[in-house]
Amino acid sequence: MTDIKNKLSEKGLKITPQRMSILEAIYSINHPTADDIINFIRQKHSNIATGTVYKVLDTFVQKGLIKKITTDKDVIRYDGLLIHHHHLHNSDSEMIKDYIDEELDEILTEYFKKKRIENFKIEDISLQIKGKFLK
Amino acid sequence: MTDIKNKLSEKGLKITPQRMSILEAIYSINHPTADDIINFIRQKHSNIATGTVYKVLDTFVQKGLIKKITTDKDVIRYDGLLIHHHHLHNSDSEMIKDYIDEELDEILTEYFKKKRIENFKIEDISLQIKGKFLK
DNA sequence: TCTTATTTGAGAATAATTCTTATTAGAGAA
DNA sequence: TTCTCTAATAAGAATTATTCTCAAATAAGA
Repeated sequence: MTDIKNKLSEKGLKITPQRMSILEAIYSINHPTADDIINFIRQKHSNIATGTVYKVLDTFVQKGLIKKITTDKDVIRYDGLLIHHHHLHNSDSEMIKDYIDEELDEILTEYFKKKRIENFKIEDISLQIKGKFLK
Repeated sequence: MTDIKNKLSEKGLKITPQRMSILEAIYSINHPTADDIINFIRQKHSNIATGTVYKVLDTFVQKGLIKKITTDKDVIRYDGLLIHHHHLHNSDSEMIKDYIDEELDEILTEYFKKKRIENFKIEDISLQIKGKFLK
């Protein structure tokens, strides 16, 4: 809780109950959509206006507190994991999992240090790895 | 033109004026949205119903004639380039460019041949390379 | 506590996409 | 070529996701 407050104030954002619930929801749900977040909050306690959720999410993205993820299957999802990572996309469901692989990041960095893309300055590389989860 | 007809019949799709215009539009416009396609077609000659465009695009994706691309900035775009490739996303505009790099694909394939991701069977890897186009 | 700029709520507005149903038109069969 | 049947399209209503507007509420520093 204090942790969440800290994250907000670190970014110079006013601490409000709405912002706290939204950030809490993002940390509790795996790659939620805006709608997932709204439901999560309404289930627990308070009501919240949809407009507020979208607005707050935008603010968070702007401030770098969270990231947007897009998939082939529409709807924007949000991700609170801040360290550099990639995503595993299930090819036949909406499921997404984070994939952290520093060795791979290293290889990519090396590769693009040697091989430049002409007229393009790379800022960030993220992999969408499509496949199937086995159980 | 015959080329377009061939692509359709190869996939077992009936040849209709609407399907031909839509496929032509995809080949003519760089990563168009559904709306781009509608405007392109309406500018030239015929009218077309929006529902038809969405339906035909779905069919094409299903048959593997085109692919969907998603970006942080909403709206689904379509891509008629069929060989394996990645995308360069301009970090401050909607611009997307295809990026073909077989050497890179090779490296990734090798890497994931050695290092398996547990409980996951990879089907396809695509990179979203975010950055800035220099001129 | 007071003040002020920011944030939020409520719901209307917009945009993108999907759905429904009647009509039309490919494409193979005759 | 003409016929037949199934698949495709048009038109616009419906749905869904997201944004906008503006008045009211509230966080946070003075």
